[in-house]
Amino acid sequence: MKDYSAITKVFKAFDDENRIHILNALRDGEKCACDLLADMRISQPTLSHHMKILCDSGVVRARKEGKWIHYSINQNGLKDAIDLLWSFFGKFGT
Amino acid sequence: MKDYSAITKVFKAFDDENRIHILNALRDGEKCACDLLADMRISQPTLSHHMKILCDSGVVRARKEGKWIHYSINQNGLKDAIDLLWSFFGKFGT
DNA sequence: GTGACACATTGACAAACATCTATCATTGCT
DNA sequence: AGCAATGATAGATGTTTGTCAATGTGTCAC
Repeated sequence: MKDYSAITKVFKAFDDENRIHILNALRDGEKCACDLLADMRISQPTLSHHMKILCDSGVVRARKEGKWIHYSINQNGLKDAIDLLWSFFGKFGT
Repeated sequence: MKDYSAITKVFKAFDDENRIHILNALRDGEKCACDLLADMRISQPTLSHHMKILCDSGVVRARKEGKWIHYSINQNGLKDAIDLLWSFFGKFGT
């Protein structure tokens, strides 16, 4: 049986409603953790946990500036993720 | 916070390596459960469990014929899933 | 009907995961 | 140095999920 860990890693990064919400929020551009936390009902450590998963998946990048850490969509990482999904789904046509 | 359960349901259906393997196997066309089971290292009830998740997600359909149940990719269901993913990822451009 | 086969369902268990509280590390301000 | 603010880390807990053994359901052959 082949190794599908790469593709499942991408899916796992997106299978949580909080993480989808975060990605959606980052559409508007770079945001620090405190901004993201403001309109969510999770604790700060939980947010930190999700940001780590998103960064590890490659679709989000972190930029440190003083006390703050600014998160943003990593266009290259997201493109890689989409290409990966497409290479799989594309197999089925359409 | 919006309801992202629809999109996370799709991702959850695909975030297991066994399920990705099954989808890949169904590329060749319709297969019964016993065929799918043959080249996997899971028990029959476990396969049944995964098939239920895939069918519920709409990307796989089941056709009963005598003792056998033939599974196949549901093209319409898969298209819906891809459209859903695309409507989300498309937001980021590219 | 009896037995064999194909698959689903149930119940139990362990691993994975999201979440929280408490704490630590770093930075900036006074 | 002392303190407040930002965010990460560690440990504990409850829930979800993948898995299997046992059993149930429906079908076919005899």
